[in-house]
Amino acid sequence: MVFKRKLDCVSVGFDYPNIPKAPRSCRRKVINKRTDAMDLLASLAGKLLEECESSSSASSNAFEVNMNTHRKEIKQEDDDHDKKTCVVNSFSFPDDDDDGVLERTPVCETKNVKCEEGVTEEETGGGRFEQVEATGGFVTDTCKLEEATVPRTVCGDGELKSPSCVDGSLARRQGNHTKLGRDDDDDEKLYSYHKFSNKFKSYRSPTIRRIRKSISSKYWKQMAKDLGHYRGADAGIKALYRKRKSCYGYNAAWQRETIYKRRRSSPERSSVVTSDGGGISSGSVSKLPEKRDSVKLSIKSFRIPELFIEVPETATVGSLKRTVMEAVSVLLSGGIRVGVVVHGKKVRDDKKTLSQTGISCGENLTNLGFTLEPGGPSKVHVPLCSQDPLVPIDPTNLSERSAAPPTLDTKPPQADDVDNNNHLELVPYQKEITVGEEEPSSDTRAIVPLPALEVEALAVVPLSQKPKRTELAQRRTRRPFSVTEVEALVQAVEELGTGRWRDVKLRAFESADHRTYVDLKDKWKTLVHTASISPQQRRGEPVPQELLDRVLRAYGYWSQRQGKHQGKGGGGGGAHKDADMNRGRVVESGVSV
DNA sequence: GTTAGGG
DNA sequence: CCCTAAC
Repeated sequence: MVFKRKLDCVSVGFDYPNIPKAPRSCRRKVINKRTDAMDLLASLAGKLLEECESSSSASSNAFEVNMNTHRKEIKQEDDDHDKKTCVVNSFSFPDDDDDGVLERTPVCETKNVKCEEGVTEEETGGGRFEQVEATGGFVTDTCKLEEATVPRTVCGDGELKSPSCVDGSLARRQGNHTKLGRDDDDDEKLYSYHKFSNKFKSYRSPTIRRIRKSISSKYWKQMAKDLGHYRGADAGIKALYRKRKSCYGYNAAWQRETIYKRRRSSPERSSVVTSDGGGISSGSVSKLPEKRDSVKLSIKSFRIPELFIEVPETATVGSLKRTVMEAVSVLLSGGIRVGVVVHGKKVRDDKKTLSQTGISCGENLTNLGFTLEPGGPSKVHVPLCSQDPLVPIDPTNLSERSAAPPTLDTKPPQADDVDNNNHLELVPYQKEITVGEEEPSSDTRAIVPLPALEVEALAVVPLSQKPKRTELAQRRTRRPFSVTEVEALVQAVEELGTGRWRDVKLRAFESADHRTYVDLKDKWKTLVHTASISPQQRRGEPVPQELLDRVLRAYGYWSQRQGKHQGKGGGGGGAHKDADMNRGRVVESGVSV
């Protein structure tokens, strides 16, 4: 009886009592925290999926890129033709803004100070996937630093914190495409960097923004907290994604479609592979001319550590993507940490200065890398943030809806990662993530030294026995009711009432097998709502007012009847007594239309 | 399996 | 449209 009040203001020609719907309205509203967390993960997955699909629409999706371009970042088990087991050694967050729908960022190639003004990311392709850094086989998941494609935020050096950069303003970046490096005016320069440890001032850097867009803001907050640098929420992002519920929601689907269409219309789409540009040695990290011994870096993109994917060969590409997305989301959900790699070696001592470590303005920063690693302090904050529904408290439950939680691959790092079959058996499913347990989360330790154990990154094992969420439970495609259908529905409800949806279905939608009686009930619900709001607030294909009037009339009529008889359908043929719907309709229609 | 309602 | 409690 949601509309009762509203309907009071509408003359429907009938008096109807207020009939409280007792039992079912008393349902408890328990907020299932776990569900919330799942939703957020799903949201993340949905967003990431978007990006993934965007890339794929550019004819070279992330997978292909990784598969073909990089040193077997995805290896597949040859013998088993039933399943393809892939190892995703790394997975880059595409650096170019990929989601044109949300944000149209002009692509700026700072590498050559070439800024393609007005060129959208669609035209230049989405993700950029740089080559994997050969770091002696020790760190396989190195996050490459590259010349800044996205030099958005300057950290560390106050001098470069020009507002136009820090605030990430799109307009400003367009107008001043050399951005941060403006004062240096040298194409080989690297303009900025951001890193997680920078107190999240880089919250506003598009790179971060993109990630944040991928992650529900609440979750992001949590992750930021985990990293010890959370400093308040970004209400805007929050508002944006608060409602994103399911990665398979039709809204998401719609967006993906939109993106796809837009991309298809792009006249030319160059490959997203930019592995050459980043060259292994040519400087994934560059530096600006020294300014007071400061070091300026740009992290082009972060790689997600190795993931294990296993899907049936019969699975669709879409489901494969979703699986990857889920794996990624699960990975992120566990918290991540940043590692620093210099010359292929992890720097574990956080207290060392950069210059002591070899990260100095005089050094070639090509040898500097970052890693994203699993097992952030998530375990630590569980007791602290037990109120937060977003914390995946029990990884086991996580797997119900998503992929398995990150687990550690205890296999020692090998330079030869082609031989990956070992991995297949090697990934123990660990219920608990033990890494980081003894690493207390503290604000001063965003970058924590990693135990040797986790150097080889993690493996995620999507539970192949539970693909239901991805493959089977696809949401039905939305099929808006036509006016004709509405007409038929209204007609049927007028005759049968609002409590006999099965009969309505049988009578008016017998052959329309895509319309279930639940659909009809739902449609009626929305019709009543539509009829009770102002025409300006209505959306979709407009329903003739005449029909809406009939809706209200029938609604009022049947509400009244239900009230009188305290039960639906009471007294056969009751519909045609003193308050005959059809008679009433005829009379009213003459008046109202 | 249906119905009713919240999401 | 989905999900699910309550018939």
